[in-house]
Amino acid sequence: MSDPFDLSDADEPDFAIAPAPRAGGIAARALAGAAGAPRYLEGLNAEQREAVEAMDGPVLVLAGAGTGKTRVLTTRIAHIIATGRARPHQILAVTFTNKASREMKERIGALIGPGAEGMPWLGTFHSIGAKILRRHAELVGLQSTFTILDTDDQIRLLKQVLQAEDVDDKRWPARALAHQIDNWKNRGLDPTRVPPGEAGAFANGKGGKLYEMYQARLKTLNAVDFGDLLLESLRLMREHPDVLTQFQERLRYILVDEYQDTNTVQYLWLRLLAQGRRNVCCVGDDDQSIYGWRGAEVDNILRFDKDFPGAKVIRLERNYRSTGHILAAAAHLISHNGGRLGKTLFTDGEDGEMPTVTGIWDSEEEARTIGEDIEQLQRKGANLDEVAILVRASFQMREFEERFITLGVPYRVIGGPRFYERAEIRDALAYLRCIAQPADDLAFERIFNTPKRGLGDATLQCLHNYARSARIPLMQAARVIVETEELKPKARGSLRALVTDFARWSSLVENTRHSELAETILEESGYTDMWRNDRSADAAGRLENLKELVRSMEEFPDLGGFLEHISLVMDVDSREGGAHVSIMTLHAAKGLEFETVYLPGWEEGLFPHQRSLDENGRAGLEEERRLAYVGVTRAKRRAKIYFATNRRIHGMWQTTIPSRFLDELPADHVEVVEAATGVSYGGYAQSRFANQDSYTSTYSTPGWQRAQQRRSEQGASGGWSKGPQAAQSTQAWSGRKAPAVIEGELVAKSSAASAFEPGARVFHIKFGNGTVASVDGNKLTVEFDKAGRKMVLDSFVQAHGA
DNA sequence: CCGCCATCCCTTTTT
DNA sequence: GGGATGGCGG
Repeated sequence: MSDPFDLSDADEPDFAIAPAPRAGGIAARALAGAAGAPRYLEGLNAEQREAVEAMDGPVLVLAGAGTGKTRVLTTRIAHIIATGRARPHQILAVTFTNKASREMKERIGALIGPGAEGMPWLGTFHSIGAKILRRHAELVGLQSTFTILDTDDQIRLLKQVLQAEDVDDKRWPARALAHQIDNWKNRGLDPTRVPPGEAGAFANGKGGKLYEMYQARLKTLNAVDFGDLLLESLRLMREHPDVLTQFQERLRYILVDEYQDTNTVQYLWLRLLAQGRRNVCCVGDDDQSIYGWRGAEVDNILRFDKDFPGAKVIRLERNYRSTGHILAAAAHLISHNGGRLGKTLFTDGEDGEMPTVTGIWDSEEEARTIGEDIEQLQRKGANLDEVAILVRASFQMREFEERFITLGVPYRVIGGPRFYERAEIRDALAYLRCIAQPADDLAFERIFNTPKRGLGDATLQCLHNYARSARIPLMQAARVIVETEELKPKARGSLRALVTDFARWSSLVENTRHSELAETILEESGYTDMWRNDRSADAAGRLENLKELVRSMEEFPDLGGFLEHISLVMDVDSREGGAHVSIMTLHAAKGLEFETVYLPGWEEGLFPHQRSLDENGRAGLEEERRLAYVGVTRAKRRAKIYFATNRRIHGMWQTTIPSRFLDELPADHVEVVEAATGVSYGGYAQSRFANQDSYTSTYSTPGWQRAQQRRSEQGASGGWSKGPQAAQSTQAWSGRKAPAVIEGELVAKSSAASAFEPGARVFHIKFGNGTVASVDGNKLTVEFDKAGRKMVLDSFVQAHGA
């Protein structure tokens, strides 16, 4: 593990790698292949090999799903090292996630031996940004011990800023400002560069000022947020050409994973570094760009050869993951997107099973059907680790979890709450932060009355006032104030105790192992006792987590290294405990693969998600389609798609229509399956794909609306949608905004009171007959004869006998 | 200072 | 429907 506080000059050779020059172990071993071709090149196909061996100048590798992207990246690094073009510490390799960089590190290790340990510049954008920043912190007004704030701290800080500016944080929530600032940072805009129009958009023209104040506060706290790791390191390199040159010279080769996901700062940052030697190799797939909503610019990859003239573009299209039918289905689906760089995956493998599409009655039946299907796989001896359910939105997960619990199918939800986001972990870390970085007011505030020590708002206010006027951190202010008459005796006493505790703990730093110190602090502060005395059910688990935290500290050389790891790298990847079905979002599934993939919820409004369409129109639709593509291409052997006719959304049952993406699948590579569980409801199976070829991919601007309309026209003549009751998903999902689409015609939705009155007899497609109990606008509470009391939208019931 | 109730929102999410 | 949050009352 590299030490973030190691500020030694990196020009010194860093040698985890064997001291014997490269002629030694690595190169010799690597070059030991038969005909002089290094062994690590064996087994690469022609394109992969070209991508590995194209050494000089910019290279763009367009690597489709499952075409060996990581292999190319890692082999390329091995090749650079083996041919002596650069040493491990002269290669910059950036990824987006820790998982990706860990995997890359491991695989390089497997290729070239332990030399990969000596790759200090392999990591996420953020961790490398942090590293650059720590080395030259003073040039941007920080100390090298700066704290990295997470989203939570960021929001608390923004709340203070909003308060200071007297902004109504009801009307202008801190969260929204945090988003806005992130958005600016993603686009490489520091406060001076924000376009005036945008700066004025928040809080009646205060947006820009608030941003500026926030940045100033960060500096006094000696802290940065995630966005700053890139934006500030970019500024650093821009404003200090000597530093930039140093990095450009040192980092001889640059490799970038998932280039389609880079946002503007990342792009600018890379371009700056790459301008030196222009030995930059970006790997990505425009068809898998699914992070537009958090600032990723597909344009970066589409524009690569303009940014780097003379770039070599290599396409990897041979897929090693999926069977023929799956690839054909995915390819046809994605072909409906415009503006692609264009790749068509192929395989020499077998056609395999066709992906299936199954329509079922509602989301409960969806969970039941999939659950049974999995049990059947299990009986046939399938490995549950090779089974995944990929959903569009996390609320879909619950139904599966519940089902799996009753069935006793072991499952794991990927992307749940993280270890370090738990309150007890954050509290413990706050104590440590107070020691490591005395200017960290946010940490101080967090623990100042945790556990309860009778210090309230009044005391904090007083501390703040003093700290602000004296321009000192809260901790220091506290030290001064306890010597005065400012506070009531009781508060003064508690605060004094806290201050002296901290003084004692700080004096221990030098001579105590940091894990031991942490234990002492948690004990002596009363923090662990607080949980011991807690009667609630999860208290024991929290104590367990604290122990785990202390244990994990032992892996780090010092407190600083540990805190860096926690804020940038730490995730809980508990793989133990036998085989599990994975449940995760489509986003989380990128980069993974499974034998069998279940894709539930392919309905208009959910997938493609209405909000995506509303907010980003055609671009939004295309990103959704890429998400569908990512989903299908996760499957090695079996892809099973489902759509439900009814789904509960915000607690109310809504009728939905099948996703347009279903119509975009190729009829001769997809099998339509009738749901096992009875309920016959219409002839979609026979008329399916009837309109397959009537699809034209030319949407005019409010594209999705037109498409929506066309869909309903299609519906009338077959296609996926069925009876007239099926058409209201647009309304269901977008709430008030969009007009309701009723089979073939647009009907203005009246927000006026419902036509129904209490006591009226009504019929609902899912619940049957019932009596209206009460009316609230267009929401009805109905006492159904069979199904009991439910809340439904009035447009989903018919007057009885009508 | 704590705990209860009204209110609001509800896609995706890494670092 | 449900969870998070914030205000208010004890």
